[in-house]
Amino acid sequence: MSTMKIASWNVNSLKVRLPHLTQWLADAKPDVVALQETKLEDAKFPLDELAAAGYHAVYAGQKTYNGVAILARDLPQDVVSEVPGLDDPQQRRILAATVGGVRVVDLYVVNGKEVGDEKYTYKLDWLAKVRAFLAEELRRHPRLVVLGDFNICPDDRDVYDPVAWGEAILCSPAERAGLQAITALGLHDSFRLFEQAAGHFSWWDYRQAAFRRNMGLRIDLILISDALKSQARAAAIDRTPRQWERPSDHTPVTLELDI
DNA sequence: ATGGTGGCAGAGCCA
Repeated sequence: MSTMKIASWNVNSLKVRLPHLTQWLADAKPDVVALQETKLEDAKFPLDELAAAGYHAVYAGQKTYNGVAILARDLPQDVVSEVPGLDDPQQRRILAATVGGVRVVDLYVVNGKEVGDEKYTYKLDWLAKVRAFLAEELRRHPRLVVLGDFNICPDDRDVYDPVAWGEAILCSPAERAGLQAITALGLHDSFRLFEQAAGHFSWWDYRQAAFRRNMGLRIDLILISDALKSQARAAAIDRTPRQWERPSDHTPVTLELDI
């Protein structure tokens, strides 16, 4: 038996964060990494640097905004970045691939700006359409991992000050219902299989020294299907890269699976 | 209620 270490990281510009990424790959040695907010056109993807680090890569990027990628020791197969019904090719937010017998779906969920904004309505609609896509992925690939920047706090334990935050964006009941409709397909928040306490976050605002004060949110998730649940061995949030100079506002989250 | 910080791109948008 061997272990597959799977990670998700919103890097907030792969161009700027490439040194952090390669350092973290060398330190953490993940087998699969899902990236979000690469903010790179595909022609500018740093394939050579990542190959030198020992990783294959598939990606769906665009200039300035969004962009997702999957890095893997093994060759990713059956790559999908166009989702039926999600007719918005301008926003590169989804990438699916099969790695080592596990189906991996990388999501960069719409932020939504604020409750009631047209971007918020778009977010809820996007979540419903992604749910339909995931239902089909799960039917075809029972060994499924859905991970990424969900831009939703699953519950109040995932918010540094749930009273102050209230039902604002990332915590509104409709967003949480959208996430629950996805997990109700038979997907489990792997972090909560191992840790029940509040105060474990994956994102901290750049402003107001939020990281130093641990004023964060847990919005980066690794969901696993029923078929993989018994193989989960550990889940963690690696705060180390958030402490480096000129960091992403997100830090990597990880899951170890017995394979 | 606003603005604070960062990335991209070169002013304002997005987060």
